[in-house]
Amino acid sequence: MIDSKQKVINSAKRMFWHGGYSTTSPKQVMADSGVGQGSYYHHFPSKAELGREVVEANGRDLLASVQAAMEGLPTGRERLVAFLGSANAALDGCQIGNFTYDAGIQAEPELRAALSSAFGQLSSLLEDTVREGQEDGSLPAGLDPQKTAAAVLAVVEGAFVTARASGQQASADDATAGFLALLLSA
Amino acid sequence: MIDSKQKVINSAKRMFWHGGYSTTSPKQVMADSGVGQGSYYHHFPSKAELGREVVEANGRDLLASVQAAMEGLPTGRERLVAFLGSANAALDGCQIGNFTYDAGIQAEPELRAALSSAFGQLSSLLEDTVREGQEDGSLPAGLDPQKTAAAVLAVVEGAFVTARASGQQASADDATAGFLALLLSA
DNA sequence: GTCTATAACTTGATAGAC
DNA sequence: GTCTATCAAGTTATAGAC
Repeated sequence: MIDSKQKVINSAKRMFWHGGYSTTSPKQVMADSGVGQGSYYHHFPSKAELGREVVEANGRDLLASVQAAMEGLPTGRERLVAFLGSANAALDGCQIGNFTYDAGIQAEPELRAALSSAFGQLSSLLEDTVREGQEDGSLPAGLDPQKTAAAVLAVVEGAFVTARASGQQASADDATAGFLALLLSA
Repeated sequence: MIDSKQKVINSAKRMFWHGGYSTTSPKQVMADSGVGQGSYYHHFPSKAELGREVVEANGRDLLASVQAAMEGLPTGRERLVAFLGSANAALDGCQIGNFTYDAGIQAEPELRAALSSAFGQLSSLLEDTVREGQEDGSLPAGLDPQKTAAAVLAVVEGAFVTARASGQQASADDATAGFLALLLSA
């Protein structure tokens, strides 16, 4: 039996991801999770506390799934290509990128910090991967690792944005394919 | 004397941009614009109607400022580089990209359509610009115009996202610089 | 830890007079 | 076109019993 606190977090992770933090109410989370009001407020006296746990958990989940997608691939370049595949279900939105335009997240310093931390970890992983690619000879030595990693992350985040704007997954696929062509020709 | 309707739209354009559509109330728009409640509801019986006008207006504004930034530049490549500079004040968020993760926008078909249209026009402009660059010899003929344009748009939208996530304009600058290095070496 | 009741406030409007 | 009054529903909790 999963405890109530975890039930709430599990529901909120999904609901804040797809419905937004500000636009999803505690009541909706209670209904989805099947947890009663008394129980909910016992574990999460404020919405921001639940928000923080969700941002952190979604950040961990995303980092783990990126690492899993990269796992076993022999070159840095192949691992970057695998990361570019992260926008393959872009209409759902990015698990953490979706929070960047949420006024309720930006208004709370603790939530901003959790979001910043999640992006920082992803950036570090990508920068390391670029360096590894340069060491194993799969990526040009002339690239600036930090800037190249930032571009890779941005194109994926932007792919989510354009796909949601157009309602077309193909927008995301075009973006990552266009970027990949430039990266591989570099 | 500007009329009330225009005052409301002017306020809402700024407020929905920086504060989000769902998270900005009609009452806040009235207060900012100095327009009274009766007057407000006379012009905008529903919030979605105001939202649609704002998404359309912000889309037009953005397209116009991109065209202005490109104006007079002799090659397609230079015009693309100018577009990459669009994320030079990324902490404010993208004037239209900010709507893509707003649940209230996504819930209304008319607002989704307006958003999609704005992105479509920007995409077309960029795709034309890539083709022009190929014709004037400033961009490699081997690039797929549609995919390359999609990548350019995505990296800029993603630059806004990562800058807002980290709270650092430098995140956006790194992303566009990293992309530019790949584009120019292609 | 969980329940039900309640509360103070905000949201997105509507009603009817001027 | 603009004003003030009002409203039903929803939001984010708090209170006190079990």
